[in-house]
Amino acid sequence: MTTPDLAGFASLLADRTRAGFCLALLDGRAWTVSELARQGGVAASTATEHVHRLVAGGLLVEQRQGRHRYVRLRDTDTAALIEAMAQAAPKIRVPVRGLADDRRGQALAYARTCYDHLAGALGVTIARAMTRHEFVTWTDGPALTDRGSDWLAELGVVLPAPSRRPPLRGCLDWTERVEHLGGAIGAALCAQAKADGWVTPIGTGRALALTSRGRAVLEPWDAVP
Amino acid sequence: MTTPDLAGFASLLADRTRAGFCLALLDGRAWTVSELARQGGVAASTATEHVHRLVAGGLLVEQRQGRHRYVRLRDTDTAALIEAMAQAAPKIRVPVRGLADDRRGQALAYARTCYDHLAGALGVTIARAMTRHEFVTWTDGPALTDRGSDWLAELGVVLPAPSRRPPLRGCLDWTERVEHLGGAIGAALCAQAKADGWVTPIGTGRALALTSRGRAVLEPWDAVP
DNA sequence: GGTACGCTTCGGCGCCGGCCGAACCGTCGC
DNA sequence: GCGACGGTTCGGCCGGCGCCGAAGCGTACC
Repeated sequence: MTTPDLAGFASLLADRTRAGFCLALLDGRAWTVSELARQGGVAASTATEHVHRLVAGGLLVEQRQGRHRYVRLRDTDTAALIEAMAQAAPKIRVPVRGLADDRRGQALAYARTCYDHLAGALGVTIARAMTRHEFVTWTDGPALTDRGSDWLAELGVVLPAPSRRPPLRGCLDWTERVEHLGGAIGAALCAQAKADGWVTPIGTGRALALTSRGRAVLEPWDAVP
Repeated sequence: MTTPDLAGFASLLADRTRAGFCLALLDGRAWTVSELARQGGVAASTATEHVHRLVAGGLLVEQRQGRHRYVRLRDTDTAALIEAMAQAAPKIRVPVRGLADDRRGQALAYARTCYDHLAGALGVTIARAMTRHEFVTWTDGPALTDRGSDWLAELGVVLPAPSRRPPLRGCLDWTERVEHLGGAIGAALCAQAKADGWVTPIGTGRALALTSRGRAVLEPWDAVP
């Protein structure tokens, strides 16, 4: 009889350190082994072993470059699955090991990315503003209205071509506990936010700070936290 | 800093036996501890401990009835998450421990349920037939056509009232490796299949056998395997 | 009441896996 | 060539956890 190796798959994420790696990698960037080691507060040798297991398990893909080895999440489906699991998991307080600086950066950030779209306080506020202005309707999941489409165009967001990926996806935010907007359009909005300097990265994590330019763009729509 | 206890959650499913319990429970039924113990090939005491962990972790809910203790998956969201994880997990062959009878029953079954809708060979064949007859379209996910709605009514399927649950959901079958139909409508179809005697349960698992009545109903639509 | 049975608790065993430091390898820069 | 550094391999330690059987508890049935 054939059965999915659910236990083996779950084992990949059943370790505090490996889970931490995957949550960090939800920012969609490629991290080096030593960055992950520092972030997780473990020795480089330990991080190496964990990364090996995650790659072997198909959760991560690697990309070697000189003496560096970058790893990232396999694809958006993988990221979505990890997010869904993180949502399902109850929240607990964990003692912080490792870099205080990065942590402080994250804690003070106005926003963060969630794989490839905006999340955190900013992501949630934008989602709420778009709902209030009827740029998005929520019958049967989030959908962009014509007014919403115009608004995005006005902001310079390039709408994605139709693809297998759902254009707009509600994504329960595990720090804010409310929904923000993912999907292809969410990613396009985030891309524009970065490209046009509405936000700027803080540290090496997925933390972002809202810039004055971002504030100027979004404030007319009450879309700043 | 607050972080989701992803590792703790994943640990629940990171054990072969517990994962097996959850996959068995995907049939949506409530199982007793001893049924699960037999299914998983472990002692009752071991099964008790596993069930405790799964209940404490919020994956299962229990329902005591006399000297029996029934457990079932918490809700459809939980079931969907487990299914998604099972899809993501690579398939492997596992040696069979435990009851040969149940296994044989499952192996020969024409169909099985997948949480609360039809899956296996029958589920897949019905989904294909509905597609062929244009009862379902697949642009941007599965959607019921007017003709599909008429067809279901003709079969006596009571369409569900709109709810938070998506009416129709494509669900990749982990034994057949193709899609079958879940969601509220998929569940309604399955309910009618059971109520009207198209299928009959085999053993204590989620295995089903197609009845002659079921064959008579579905054959005109080429919807039998 | 007595017996059967489903379930639970407990003690003990064995193994798996996460951790580290030390040594080593390959790349980069001087 | 040589040192610095990112990454890897290896051996060893230790704790956690999954397993069992035995004993105990409560319900159901006669």
